[in-house]
Amino acid sequence: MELTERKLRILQAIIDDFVFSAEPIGSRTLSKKYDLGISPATIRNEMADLEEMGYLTHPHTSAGRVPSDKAYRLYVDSMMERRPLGDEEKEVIRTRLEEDMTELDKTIEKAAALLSEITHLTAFAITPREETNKLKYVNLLPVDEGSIVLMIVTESGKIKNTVMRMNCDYSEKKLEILSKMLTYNYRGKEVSDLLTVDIIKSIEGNMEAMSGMMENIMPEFMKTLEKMLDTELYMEGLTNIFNIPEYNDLDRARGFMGMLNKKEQLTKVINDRGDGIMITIGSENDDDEMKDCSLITATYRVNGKLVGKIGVIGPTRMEYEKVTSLVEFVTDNLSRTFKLTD
Amino acid sequence: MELTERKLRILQAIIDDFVFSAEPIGSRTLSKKYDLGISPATIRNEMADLEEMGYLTHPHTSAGRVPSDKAYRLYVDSMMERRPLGDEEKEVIRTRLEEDMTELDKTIEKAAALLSEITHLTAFAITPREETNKLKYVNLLPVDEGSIVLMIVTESGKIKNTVMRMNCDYSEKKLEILSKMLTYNYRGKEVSDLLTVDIIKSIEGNMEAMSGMMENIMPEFMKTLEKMLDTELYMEGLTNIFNIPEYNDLDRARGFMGMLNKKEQLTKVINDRGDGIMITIGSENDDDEMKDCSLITATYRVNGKLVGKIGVIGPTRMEYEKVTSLVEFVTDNLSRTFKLTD
DNA sequence: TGTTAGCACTCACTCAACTCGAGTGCTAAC
DNA sequence: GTTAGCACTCGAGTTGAGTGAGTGCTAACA
Repeated sequence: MELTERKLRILQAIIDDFVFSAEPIGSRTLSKKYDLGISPATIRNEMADLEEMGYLTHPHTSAGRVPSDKAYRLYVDSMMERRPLGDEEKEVIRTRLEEDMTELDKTIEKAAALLSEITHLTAFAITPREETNKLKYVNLLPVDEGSIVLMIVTESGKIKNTVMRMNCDYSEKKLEILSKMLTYNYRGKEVSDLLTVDIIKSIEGNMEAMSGMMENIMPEFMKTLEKMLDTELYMEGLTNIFNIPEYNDLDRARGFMGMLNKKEQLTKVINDRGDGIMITIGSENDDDEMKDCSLITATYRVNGKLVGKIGVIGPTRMEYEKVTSLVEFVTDNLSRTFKLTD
Repeated sequence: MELTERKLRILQAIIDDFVFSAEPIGSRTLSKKYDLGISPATIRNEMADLEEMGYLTHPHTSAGRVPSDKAYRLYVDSMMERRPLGDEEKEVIRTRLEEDMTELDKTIEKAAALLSEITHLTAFAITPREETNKLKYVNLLPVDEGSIVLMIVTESGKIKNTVMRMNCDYSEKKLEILSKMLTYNYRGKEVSDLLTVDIIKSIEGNMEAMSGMMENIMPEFMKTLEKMLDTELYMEGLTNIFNIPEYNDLDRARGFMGMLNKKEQLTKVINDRGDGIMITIGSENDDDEMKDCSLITATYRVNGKLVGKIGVIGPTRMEYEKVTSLVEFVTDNLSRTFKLTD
């Protein structure tokens, strides 16, 4: 059977209506509400065809029709047009994002908050894993008798630090020398490379005098390097689901929350997604718990290379057009912002 | 009317039962389940008295009785005994808390997670506001042309930093000198004091040569000092409420989540509470949205002086005895942990 | 005088029967 | 090919009887 122009018009009307109302819609109501120029009976015939083709389903015999995941996929792929956002909306987003951009993480968190606020869905963002970040400084500072601060700074300006205990002798001067030596040795090396090198060996030669301290410091140094690669998952608007009819059922709400609470798992799912705007609809998701959700993600860039993800999760019944445009706009803005500042 | 020994026994039985089952209990069931040695009729009379005295309420005429907030208050104040935790439970808590205590914040977050896990309620923790923290280092490091890192370290080893843009001339050497000067000037001063001083004035005299840079740096310096006083609110086990019969109603669940989502407000409520173990029951809470919750908080110490809060929030029907002992034990452990390491 | 048995009464809950209405599919006429 | 008509379906909402766990009151008992 072929998807005629008329079938498409009907399908579009059903999707529009369902996205708005969350209620199955019947032929009569459809013909009254939308100016399709054909009678309910004809619509019924077409609906039956569309159902046969897999674009519609039926919760039960005497209920109206509901678009299937396949229908949404068709809609997303070939029916919707990426309408640009309104100027006002754009302006709001731009100003909100640029309010205070000193901290990368905070800006990303804010972007997620913004997404959830505008879409009334749940939004998330993952900070980039800065694999190719190059080390710039290693700094050791005494705090009190018994503990010192170890700090690592990368070329991109990211900083990680730990307070660590020292059970050997040290002085501010010694620590300063050691800092300089470590910095001299590792500056310009990529963090992820450093993690694979037998670092103690590689350095032992030129600093035998310090080797007692080194043994103390190196484990923490490695740990801190690892932290450098940590990503952060921000999640905003979790409680929005209470306002979505799909989750008016406690069990489903619980399920949704439960899924989003498994942070590691979720991070993996999101990170495994392709670059650019990615839309997965309901059953297209690998994860069983997401089979009735849709996920829209996009990739933002920092300095044109490091990548993080940001996106939105909600019921399959979602304003794909609006949400997609929005996610895209926010991502572009983020990428632009991070190009200028870092 | 007087609270006789028998009335107390009956009240205790009602509380025990209700805490366990969340269902109102009637005289007959009570006499069958608990060995009180009196008939349902007598219990009924006593219940009527207890209700008159305000310790019990009635959801409707033909339902059983339910303890009132006043009853819980009585129970907490004079009926419950602080039973120490089991050795095994203690052991679990100790090991879990001591697993990795390099970072104060992480340990505190873990403590909250532990509380929520054991109580099956929602737990939270606030990191201490380190008012009297004394500044130890100011450090300025160049990152690339156009931006530098500003870092402040306190005596307690806490570190805050920002990447900032510099639109004036600078070199690594100059920054090093400036760092040393700032450190020399402010070392040992309390962070909160520094925030009130007109810092630019106070320093201008001795570093006129650097004044161009200073103007650039000072606003960020102040901002970073302020960040030093930020506290963090951790919240764990939010989804536990789905398993509590009291919140089997979507509206109430939404209300609960909504309340806990207002982080600033919640932080204030918690911080305003007294020191030591504090229990507020239902209507005793000032906040309207908490009128049907109970809150148990305790204060932990870092180095014996800085204070943070940790606690649990749940329905008024709560195992006060168990939860209180637990919160107390966890707090004591935290305080002990932080005394040794920092 | 405190305790208990008995009894009438209350009221949320459950469940089946019923109605209502928005929907369908099919058929026959246009 | 389109439409009107009609019988049919089925979930949602309503009603009403029955059930049972509860109450308060009264009168008898130890």
